[in-house]
Amino acid sequence: MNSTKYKGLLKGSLQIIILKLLQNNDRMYGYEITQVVKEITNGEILLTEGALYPALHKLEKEGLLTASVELVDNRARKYYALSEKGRAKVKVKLNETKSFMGNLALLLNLNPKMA
Amino acid sequence: MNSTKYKGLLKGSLQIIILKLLQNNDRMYGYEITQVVKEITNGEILLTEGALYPALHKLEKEGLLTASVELVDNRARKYYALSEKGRAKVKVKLNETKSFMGNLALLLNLNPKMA
DNA sequence: TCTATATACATAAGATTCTTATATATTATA
DNA sequence: TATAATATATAAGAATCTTATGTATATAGA
Repeated sequence: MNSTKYKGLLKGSLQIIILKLLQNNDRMYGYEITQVVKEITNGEILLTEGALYPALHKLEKEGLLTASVELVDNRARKYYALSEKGRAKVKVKLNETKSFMGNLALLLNLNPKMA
Repeated sequence: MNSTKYKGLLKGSLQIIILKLLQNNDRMYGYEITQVVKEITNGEILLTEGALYPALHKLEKEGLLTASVELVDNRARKYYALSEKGRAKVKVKLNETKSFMGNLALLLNLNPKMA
C-alpha cells in the first residue's frame, strides 16, 4: 500500500480494506478501488498498483474473491466480488482489525472511544 | 510483531509503540517492553524478540534512542531512552498514526469517534 | 494533430518488517 | 534437578510493500 503521508505505515491493512469495500459494494474493479479509497480518505491514502493487483490476485487465489472480465468502452475491466468464503472472512477479519486498533489506541493513549 | 490473535496484522506499528512507551516512561529495557505491552493489551499483543530487538537496534542506529547497559541481579539489562531527535520524532509519528487510523476507520465504517 | 492525462491491468526487483527458530546465560520455582 | 522466567541477540525465510516498467485505449487540451 502507498501514501505520501503514511510511508510504510501499518502494512497488512490493504486486505481488509479491499474485503470491506466489497462487502459494501457487491462488485468493484481494481482501478475503482483506488479511486474510492482516495475519495473516502480525501487523498490521504493512495493505493499503488504494485500493491493492489497482487493483493487482488492473492485473494482470488485463496478463494475469497471471484473475478470476471468485462469490456467497457473497449477497455477490459476485471470485476471482483466476495465469494461465500469471502463473506465469512470479512466478518472475522473486521473483528480482528477492530480489536487490534483498540489495543493500539490503548498503547498510544489515543482515547479509544471507538472500541 | 507477534500475537496469536492478529497474525501478521498491521505491520509497521511496532516502532510507534516503542517510541510512545518511551515517551511515557523515560527509560525501558526490551523485556520490560514486551511485558508492559502484554499487560496493557490483556495478553492480546505479544511482541516477539525476533521483531523487538532488531527494531530497537534500528531505532538506536537512527539516533532516535540512546542505550545503556546495566547489571541487575547479575543479568545485563539494556535500557533505552528517547534522544532529542527521538522526542521530536514521536510527535510526528503519533500524528501520522492517528491520522491513518482515522482514515482506516472511515474505510472500514468503524464509527471513528477517536478522530 | 499530437501530446499529455486518465483509465485499466500486470509484473519484476528490491526494501522492509515481520515470524520462527536457535543460541547463550542467570535466577527462581517446582 | 529440571523447568520456567528473565534478558539479549541473530539468522533464515515469509509476507507485504515501494518503485519502476510495460501494455493499451480514451479523452482533453494546445
